[in-house]
Amino acid sequence: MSLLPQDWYARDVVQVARELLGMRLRRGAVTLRITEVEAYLGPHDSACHTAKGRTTRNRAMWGPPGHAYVYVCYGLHQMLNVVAGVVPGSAVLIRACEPVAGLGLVRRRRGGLNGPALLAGPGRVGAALGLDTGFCGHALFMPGGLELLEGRPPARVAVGRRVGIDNARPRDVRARLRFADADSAWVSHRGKLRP
DNA sequence: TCTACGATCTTT
DNA sequence: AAGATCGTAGAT
Repeated sequence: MSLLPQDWYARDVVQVARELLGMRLRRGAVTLRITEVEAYLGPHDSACHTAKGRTTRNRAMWGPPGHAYVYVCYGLHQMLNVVAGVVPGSAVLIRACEPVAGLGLVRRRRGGLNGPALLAGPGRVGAALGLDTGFCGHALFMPGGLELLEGRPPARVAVGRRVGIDNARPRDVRARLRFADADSAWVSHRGKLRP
């Protein structure tokens, strides 16, 4: 119910990133509310995977908006991005969520842990949803599989630099392109965020 | 083939 | 502060 339509994603990627806060991700019994995101602006953004051109890995990122881009980081973490924006090759990284439904299954996937350690951090989001690169190119606006649904936006949004991109150009490192629900505990690196 | 590295997480 | 852990990408 209340799937976001594909054209919702085909707007300024920073705007889409901010509005993804509060929206819901559902796969099977697990539903999560998005609490933290980062915008990646496309080929001109040196922190963005498409800055180095087209590769087999980033193929989905060049495709139409509203699809998932999933890649493996450090050999083990499945990172979920939402392809979005008007510039080809831009996307939004989902960095953290809070649980809405299926918390028991998420805890089982994560070895019985509890609290923000379950869902604060992009690798943890991928693990909670049981994602892998097979979801690359998956349509998030269609029923079935992984779905992106409407939700309640946060009352206050905190802003900061993107995490883990220190080898990008200084101006891209400094850009304030990380957004989070300022009132949620389910957020990574909270200390580096400002209202 | 071979090598180096990575939008991270866990443990020390 | 450092180790885990392996798919990708670029070089050969």
